[in-house]
Amino acid sequence: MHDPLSHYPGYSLRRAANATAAELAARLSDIGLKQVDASLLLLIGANPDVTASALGRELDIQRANMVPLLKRLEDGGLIDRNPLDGKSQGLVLTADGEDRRKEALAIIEAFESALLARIPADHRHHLLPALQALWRNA
Amino acid sequence: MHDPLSHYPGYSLRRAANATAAELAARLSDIGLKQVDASLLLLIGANPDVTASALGRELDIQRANMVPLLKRLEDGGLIDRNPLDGKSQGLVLTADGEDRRKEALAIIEAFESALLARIPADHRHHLLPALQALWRNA
DNA sequence: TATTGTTATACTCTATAACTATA
DNA sequence: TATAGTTATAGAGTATAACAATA
Repeated sequence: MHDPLSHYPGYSLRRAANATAAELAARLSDIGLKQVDASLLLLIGANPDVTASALGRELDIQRANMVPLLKRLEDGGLIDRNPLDGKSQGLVLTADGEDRRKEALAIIEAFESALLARIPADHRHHLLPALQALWRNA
Repeated sequence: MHDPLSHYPGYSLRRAANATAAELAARLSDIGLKQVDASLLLLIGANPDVTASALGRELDIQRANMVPLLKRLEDGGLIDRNPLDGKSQGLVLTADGEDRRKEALAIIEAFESALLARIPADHRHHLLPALQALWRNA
């Protein structure tokens, strides 16, 4: 089949993102996490007492959609909530949450290494800056 | 906020893909198309009498999910179906579909140029081969 | 007046199973 | 026996509006 799409960087970007996301999802499912869960654990671990709203802004997730995500982590005993004032709540990892964060981190590091290894060496170190230019100048 | 995620190529890949997909979607909405519609018009235009199943394989879309996508294009008068044998139907662009394909192509070319222009020149030509290595060796 | 957390809801996209008919 | 097209359905993920309480 003639393929008029694959030579477009934007198309390949979407396809590569989908393919790699599926791979990471499969690896993270071994420890019962989704991608967004792992992102939240890493962010909360690096920013104790962060609020749900701030996490949503960081990850481009609507406030309303954070509720079930955090509820799942809380029900799983991975995070706790500290009232900061009458309205905001600071999120922190529990001991179990910290353990799971470390497991997720190991999986992510291995996954990222595998990604880079798949890229020919002469292109490898150009990927991150190119992607960041696309994303952060959007 | 401390950010433990953005230095990962895989994470930046997802973020860049989401950001750029939103941008292309906005541009294509000017001519009443979604991204997948444009992909289908380009593929059908380049492969007259292609089947729905073959398109699904090319784009990684389940056979069942092709049905409403193609129905929408057909209802919009952009594609026609030619019975190839008793079971397969070849898809072709109508005259309107060919016009719309050309419009979509112009939008996509402009979008892709804008993407590349946003990448620093020394990284620019490394993006496509790096992405293709990630996607096609998945 | 803006922000936080929340509920409810709708919409899109995707995945799965099943069925018919044909190659 | 495998493939094409289809239907129905369920599950994610996401977007929007609205509300109460607080900064």
